[in-house]
Amino acid sequence: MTEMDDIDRKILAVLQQDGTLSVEAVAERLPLSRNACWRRMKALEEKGIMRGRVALVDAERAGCGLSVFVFIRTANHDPGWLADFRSAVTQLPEVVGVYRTSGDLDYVLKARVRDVKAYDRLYQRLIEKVPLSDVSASFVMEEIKETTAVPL
Amino acid sequence: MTEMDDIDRKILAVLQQDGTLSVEAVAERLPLSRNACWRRMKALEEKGIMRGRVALVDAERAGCGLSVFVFIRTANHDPGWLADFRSAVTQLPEVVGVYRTSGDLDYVLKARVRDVKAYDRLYQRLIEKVPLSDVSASFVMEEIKETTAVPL
DNA sequence: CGTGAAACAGACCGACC
DNA sequence: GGTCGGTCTGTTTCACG
Repeated sequence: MTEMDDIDRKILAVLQQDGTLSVEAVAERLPLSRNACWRRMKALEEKGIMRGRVALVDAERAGCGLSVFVFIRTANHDPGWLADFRSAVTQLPEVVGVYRTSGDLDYVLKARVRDVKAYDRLYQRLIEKVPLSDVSASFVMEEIKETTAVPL
Repeated sequence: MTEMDDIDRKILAVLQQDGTLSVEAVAERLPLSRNACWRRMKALEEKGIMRGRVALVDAERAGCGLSVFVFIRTANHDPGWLADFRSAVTQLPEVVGVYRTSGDLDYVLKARVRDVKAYDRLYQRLIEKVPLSDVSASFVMEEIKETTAVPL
């Protein structure tokens, strides 16, 4: 039932931190032989435990330095409303995260935009595609921590 | 003063999607010569616009399939409170995002844990290190969208 | 799991137009 | 920006203990 042992976890921990490391460099940090390490990495990729490798871009310098959390409450649901909502947020590249949540809120969104004006445009585009009644936004003043690394 | 042109943006867009592509493969998609593409990629890395490359791990299969948003209001601040808070959340690997925000809330946290029990343990560890009065949590029932790709 | 070896692809970098 | 061509590093597979 166990999909992964501690060695695999260690490999992932290393690659979550730096995905440019060569197989050899990863192997040295465990320690493990180059070949054994390669076989494990291959397996982790094939099983999909390792979903991929991506480049991280500095949002500030890419011109979208303002992060916004959008909180949505929605009492009434048309049958098609959810489908429209999903389609809308999925298509908007500024929306980087969408979560259906428990508790008071129904949905939490995270978006990245250039500035407050750009957020307003995004908001207009969103409510154009799908009706939203109870929406509130919190602008991120400071990003204290942000990591793609899953705890292992 | 411009840090980036459209070609750079296109390169980043490609590598945000798939960081395993060879220089040649990236170059073909623009189009651009292999060497020119390599020079740009190198520059983007050196300037820090490309912050790095990382492996993405399937959180579910890594045993932390529950995401939680934690909302914190804090009226009174000791002088050292903020420092303690930063230190605490930075050190906890389950906390994957921490944001100081405008509006009603003061801080938004995102954490990844195995289950609700694990969240409670995380919460206990957090308030042990730093006093928190007004805290509420929203568990993520469904991750509708989640991307590391910044809009370009 | 480990070693070694061999074949290949790709990164890297200078020189040049 | 593009082309050429070289070196070197790393990947990917073998076979074998």
